[in-house]
Amino acid sequence: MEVKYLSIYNDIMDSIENKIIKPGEKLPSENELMQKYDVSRDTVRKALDLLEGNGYIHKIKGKGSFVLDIAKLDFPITGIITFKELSEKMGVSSKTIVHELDLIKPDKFLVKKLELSKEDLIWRVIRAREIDDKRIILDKDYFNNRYVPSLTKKVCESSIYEYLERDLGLTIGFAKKEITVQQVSNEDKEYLDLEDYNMVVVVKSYTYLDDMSLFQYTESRHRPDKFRFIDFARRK
Amino acid sequence: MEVKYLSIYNDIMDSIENKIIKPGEKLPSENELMQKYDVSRDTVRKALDLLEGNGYIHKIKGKGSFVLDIAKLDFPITGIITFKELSEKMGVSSKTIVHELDLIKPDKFLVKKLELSKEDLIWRVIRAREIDDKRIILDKDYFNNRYVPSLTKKVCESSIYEYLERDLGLTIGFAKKEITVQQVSNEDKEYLDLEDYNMVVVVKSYTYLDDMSLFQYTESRHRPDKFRFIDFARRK
DNA sequence: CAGTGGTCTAGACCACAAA
DNA sequence: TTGTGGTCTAGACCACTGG
Repeated sequence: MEVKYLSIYNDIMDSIENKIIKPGEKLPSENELMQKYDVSRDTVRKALDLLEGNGYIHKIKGKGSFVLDIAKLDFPITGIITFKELSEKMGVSSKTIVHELDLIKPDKFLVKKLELSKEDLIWRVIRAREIDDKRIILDKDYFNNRYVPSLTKKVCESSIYEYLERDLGLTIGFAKKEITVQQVSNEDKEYLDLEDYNMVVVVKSYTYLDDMSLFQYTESRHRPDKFRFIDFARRK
Repeated sequence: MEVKYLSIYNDIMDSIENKIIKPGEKLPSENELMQKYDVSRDTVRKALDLLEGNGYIHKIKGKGSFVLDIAKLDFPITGIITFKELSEKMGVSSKTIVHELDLIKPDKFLVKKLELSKEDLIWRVIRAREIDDKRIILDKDYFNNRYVPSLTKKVCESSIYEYLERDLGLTIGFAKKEITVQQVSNEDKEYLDLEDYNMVVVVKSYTYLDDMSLFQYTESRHRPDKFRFIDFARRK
């Protein structure tokens, strides 16, 4: 809370999520917000720009800033969010089953994906995600050993990202994700409750640290009926 | 180019896309850019923030701004982009076949989707999109008649958005999109070259004008092997 | 230490919307 | 005409990086 515009952002975001300001209603003007928070207009505007970028409000010149109702009510893969954060947010029972956890010599495929040099080793983690007693998601994670020296079954069962950020002090910078649909593999059949589905939704992620080093490649394979992706877009 | 930070944004973006500044290289510092463009630091920063948000660069405190190579090289559905813009950008031969174009009284489903009142009529447009001689995408568009008074087959065959923005003077504000996977419908079978695929990727879009009025609902149904979605995300 | 990006301020002028 | 958000300026102090 030391950064002013972030605390203003959070304050207004809470008001919106708790329906203190309702969808369609107008926020106080930038002038009024300056007085309310006792900051300069630029600081208010930074907070409002963040809210607008994340789909909470829409600003109209000459009119004001208005609350939208199409924000974070849905399944969010937009942004970088972990399975644990997600299941907690959605409030559903969930379980993680670790099938593989080992430090391996990468094959050509991984050398290319993770831009590795010859000496690098990588952690391979294969986990099935269970929601409402159905195995719905198969996560195949690959971490560069250079940035992740050790990894335990316990960590993999809760949240790897929490471990990386809190214990290892790594800072995630950005990620590129790609969504496609593929035929099911034998691995999918073995680890997932696929019923009669013969295709899976595959989300490939390349995750970079704050210093721009690529440290993770992930393939997240979803049963198609349980996959949903929400995007909020603005016209450039 | 009347807005300074936008022209700086475009100038640097061009340098990146034309590889005048290569991936991994450092941009001039904000101080140097101030001098180069003869603007204040805040104006430089606005341009750089835009570049960062769109995945062109990454800024590191104390170090500088660095060019990424993971930007707009791929199939972009992120952002609001039309089929025409897309096929032109990808440089592939494409064709649009208009199957239906009529002004109808909405059913309950549409009344709800488009938040209509009793008197509203809507334009229904059903189009198949052909890429490399295969009918790959089925677009079902619904426009509120209040904002789109007339619509012709000719317009539907080229670009509806171009018509809306240039001829009708409408300004698109933002859109919410949802991606799911569904079983194929009879309509899909009739209008698409599905081969043996029994599922389609469905992209539902709700598009709003700049004054926040909802004017369009679209279902875009894609053959799964031809669907690809790229997302660039930053850790909040 | 000097250079970098991150935050914040106070003030200015503009374009747009509503009364 | 008044109030709104959009752009731009000039200056300040901070935290972080690297030599």
